[in-house]
Amino acid sequence: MRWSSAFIPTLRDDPADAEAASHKLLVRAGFVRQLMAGHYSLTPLGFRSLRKVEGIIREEMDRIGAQEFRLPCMHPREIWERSGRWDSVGEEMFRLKDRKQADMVLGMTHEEIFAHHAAELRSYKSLPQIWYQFQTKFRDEARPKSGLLRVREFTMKDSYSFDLDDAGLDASFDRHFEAYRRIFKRLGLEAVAVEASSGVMGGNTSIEFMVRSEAGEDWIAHCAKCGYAANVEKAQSVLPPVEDGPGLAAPEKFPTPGVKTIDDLAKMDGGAPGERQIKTLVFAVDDKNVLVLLRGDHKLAEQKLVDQVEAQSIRPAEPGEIKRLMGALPGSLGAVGRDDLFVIADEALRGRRDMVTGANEDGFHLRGVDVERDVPVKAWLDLREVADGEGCPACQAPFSVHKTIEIGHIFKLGTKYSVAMGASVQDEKGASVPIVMGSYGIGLERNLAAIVEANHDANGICWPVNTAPYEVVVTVVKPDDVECHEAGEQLYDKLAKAGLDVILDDRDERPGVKFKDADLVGFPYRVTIGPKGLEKGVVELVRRRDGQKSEVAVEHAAETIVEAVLDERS
RNA sequence: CGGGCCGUAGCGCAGUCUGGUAGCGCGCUUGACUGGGGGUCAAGAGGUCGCGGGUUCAAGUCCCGCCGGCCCGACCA
Repeated sequence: MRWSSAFIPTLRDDPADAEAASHKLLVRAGFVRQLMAGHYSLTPLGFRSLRKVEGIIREEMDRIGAQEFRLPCMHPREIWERSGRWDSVGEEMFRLKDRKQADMVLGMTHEEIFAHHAAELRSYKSLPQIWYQFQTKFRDEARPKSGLLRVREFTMKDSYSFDLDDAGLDASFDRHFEAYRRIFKRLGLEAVAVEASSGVMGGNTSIEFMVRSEAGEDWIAHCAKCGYAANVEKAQSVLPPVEDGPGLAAPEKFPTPGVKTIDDLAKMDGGAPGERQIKTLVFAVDDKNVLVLLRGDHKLAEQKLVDQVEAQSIRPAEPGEIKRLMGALPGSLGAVGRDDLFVIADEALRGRRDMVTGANEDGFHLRGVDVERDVPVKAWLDLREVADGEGCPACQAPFSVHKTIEIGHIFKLGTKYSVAMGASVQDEKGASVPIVMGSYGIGLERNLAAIVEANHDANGICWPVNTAPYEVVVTVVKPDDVECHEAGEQLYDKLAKAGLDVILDDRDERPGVKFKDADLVGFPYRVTIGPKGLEKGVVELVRRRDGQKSEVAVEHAAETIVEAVLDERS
């Protein structure tokens, strides 16, 4: 490709409505354009990179014996009714009617459709099967955001495994796990696998693959030393023990005028630091009031409460309710002596003495509280949200808590969809058994954005060779100089013939413009051909990711570059 | 769905409070000079001021309604 005839709409400024680095850069470097919120067009550059991502995924799926399909993205209502998801999914599914007023949906995933086709499997002898496709998915997200990271229309590689029994599913699941590891490695993403909740997919086990990014939306705790990783909704940690003094014979009330927060009380004369306070939260659990106690400096992981308390609904109580129930407003709440209420306490409070908590009278607190003696705790639970730097529960080393992007998710589904769609086979004894399924997804555009999040600097994108739209740009500094022009053309031909993806920057632009554009778009290698170098018989080779420069003799340039690129392909 | 911000040339923005000829930078076109990190000079092209209605002699600006986009939160297979 010659840049002079390519459509590469680079922009000098960041788009005003972009926040995430990948969003700004993919727009600025001319890879994507927005059509409406949550819907993006890929330009030729963007599509080239996406196809490379797709190619890597396809190779790895084929490697585990998966077979590629292509299914419709528009489905009849009936098939979604059979699985129960016509009703259970709700507003996230796009629905429409055809001219006969028949209900249809735009597929957000394809369990139903693949299971429908799997109904043609008849014998255990044809199992296992792994089927997959690349297909557009539609999800009516409440809030599309961050460019390609959260959209309403995107390409997904979704695969489905079909096995005779749970042991077979485990094997198919493990093969996917390994395939995903290889895929993310080849994409240049440092993926961390964490156990996740399965949400509306159903099934029991699911693992999310997460990659660290400031633009992410999910928080995970990750131990670099031993590899422990967990969503903060589940993560645990070890804390240094706190030494308590003997305390008082009984709690003692003292005035705390104006104290509304843990922090206020910590700063007050005669107050107490956060780790010596008891934080008291009031929740309405199925319209019964429950007190939730944590150490003052700890944060509640609300999902942990939801997971451990059996209830239809859980919500924080309103200030009015709290005042009526407790006699005080948040800031002066406490559980001492409240035998009338269901009190849940976090494990970190167990055995603590000489604590400070609210007196249920605005402007007063109690000191000398012994949790086990004075507080009627009905249940001890792990409710604390872990924080950065706390001890890994597996190896005690400090772990980090950071934001991540979910780049892949694998599920053990069981027989929910096969039963609904009538997908069963006869086993060795001739008995009909439902096929055991798994489902496995990777969002391609999100992965593309994740690669940019992980590979950029102040000047632009730094594509790894595997996913770069072109692996090399040949920058001709002075295209109307005959010698430069010819040297450029010749090198370009040689590189193309050697099978590299190469673009020739033959535009009549100033060198600075070309260098800036090359950096912005992020080609892994740039070869600069100019009169200065040619005088000495050399061209300059620059590696984008670290700026490493070298001069190469013109006659050896092609082989040097080919070697460098092939070396980095994987 | 709740809260906030925004919509003016391809991109980034000023002008709106206080109504009176629609502007700036970049980009684009033509020419000249220039030529190794977004160059200089000159001449140009480019606008239903998001849409609809209203007030007014006059609306980008004031009023009403709608549409669209971004951010925070809720939600998220």
